[in-house]
This record gives sequence, structure tokens and C-alpha cells, in this order.
Amino acid sequence: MTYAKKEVFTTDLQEIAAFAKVLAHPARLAILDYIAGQNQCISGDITSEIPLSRTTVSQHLQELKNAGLIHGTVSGTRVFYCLETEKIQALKTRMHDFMEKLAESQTQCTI
Amino acid sequence: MTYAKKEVFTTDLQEIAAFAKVLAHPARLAILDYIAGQNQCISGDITSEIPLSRTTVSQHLQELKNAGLIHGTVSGTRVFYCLETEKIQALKTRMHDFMEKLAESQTQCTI
DNA sequence: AATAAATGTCGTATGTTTGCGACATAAAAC
DNA sequence: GTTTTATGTCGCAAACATACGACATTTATT
Repeated sequence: MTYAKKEVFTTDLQEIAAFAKVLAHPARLAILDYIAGQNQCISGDITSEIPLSRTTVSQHLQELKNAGLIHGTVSGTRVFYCLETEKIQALKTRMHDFMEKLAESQTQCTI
Repeated sequence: MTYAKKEVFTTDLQEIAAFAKVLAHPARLAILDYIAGQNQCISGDITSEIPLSRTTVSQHLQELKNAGLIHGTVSGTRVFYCLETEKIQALKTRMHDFMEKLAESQTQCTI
């Protein structure tokens, strides 16, 4: 009874799925959105923007960082976060291509 | 101590997150891929294609159905599944737009 | 040096997802 | 009408995700 059987699928699908998972929580989307909204890198007062505890926001930030979607620069006691736009762009394209391939398939339900 | 605080976020973000969650498992991506690969609607021999138990595949199919990404037509003892291409197209665009907005933000890390 | 501010990590509780065997149902084949 | 085939649902166990308070650390202020 082995759980987490993800490894039986192609790495391509695993990677896309892993990326989708990062986007699968509104808090993380809100964080990305907020960072993008500031025209400068803004520190962890993301925390005051997001209606969750500091701990929880910090965790979500770590996940985004692990996924390579953001990165933080320490400056004194503060940390300045910003988007990794190349990575985001790359994943956007990958996601889009996957969906496109699906949408283009003429899967006609003749029944 | 209320868990599942998703409802504090905008419905827009909640919806995008919910969609991402459906794509967040390689088995579901593999199922979508497989259906798209057949040029006709193919019944649940998706099951023999996916290296998971029939039960588990059935569950993933239900999730995809609930999300409106596929739909099944009963014919005798068999069920023919096919993609809801309009829905897929719509979500593809929505996802893409969100990512685009992020990627375009000139979040310059000056530090 | 002592205190305050900003942030991160640990442990833990709760909730959700994944996976499967066993059972249920319903149409088809015999 | 009984058996076979295809599929779905139930209940459970393991794993994973989410959320937070308490503690730790590190730099700034006094």
C-alpha cells in the first residue's frame, strides 16, 4: 500500500503538476499578485496585506521561493521579496502549451 | 482556530486556485492527455492506461468532471469520456492572463 | 549592554487528498 | 434468469497541506 504514487508518471507531467500545486492556494496567488502590484521590491509587510498569521504567510513565501517563483534579499532585519519573472514566464508558457495541446485535440464525442 | 481560510480571499483568486488544484496531480494530467490523444471518445479503459487502481482513477475522473474539464456519456455498461474543450480553453486563458500580469510587472529588485 | 523590530523555525492540531479493497449497481452475454 | 463486464460508491488508512502560537535569531535602536 504505497501512497504518493506520483513517480509512476512522466517527469514532464510531474513537473507541471508540481507547478500547478504551488498556484493551488489563493494565499500564494495573493502574495504573487501583491508583489507584482508594488513597483519596487517590498519586504514582508506582505504579512500585513494577507489576512493570515505571520507564520502562515512565511510558510507560503517559502513554498513560492522553493518553486523559484520569488526570491528574497535580506537587508538588515528586513527581507525584500520580488518575482522571478523569467521563471514565471517559463512556467506560464509551459502551462499554456499543455492546455493548448488539450484544447486543440479534436476529441469529438460522437456518442 | 478555523482552518481552511480560503474564503478571506477574492473569489477570482479562489477560482484560479481551485482550477490549479485540479491540475495539481500528474494522474489527472495524464488522464486529460490520454483523452486528448484518442481521436474519439474512449471509455474508461483510461483505467488500463493509468497505473493506479480502478477506484483511484474513477475518483480522479470525478474530480475532472466536477471541474467541468471532461464529461462522460453512458452507453450500455460503458462510459465514454471526452474533453470539454471550451471550458479548458477558457481556463487556459484565465491562467495565462494571471501569469502574464505577473510576468509583465516590472518588479525590479533594486536591492 | 539592553531592548525592540523583523523575520524565520519548531512543534502541533486540524483538515484535505490520495489510494485501495470491498461492496453495489446496471447493462450485456449466455 | 444467472453470470460476466463495466463502472461507480463507501469506508478506511496513510500522507500531505494549512494554520498558528511559542521560541530562536539577527540586526537596529537606545
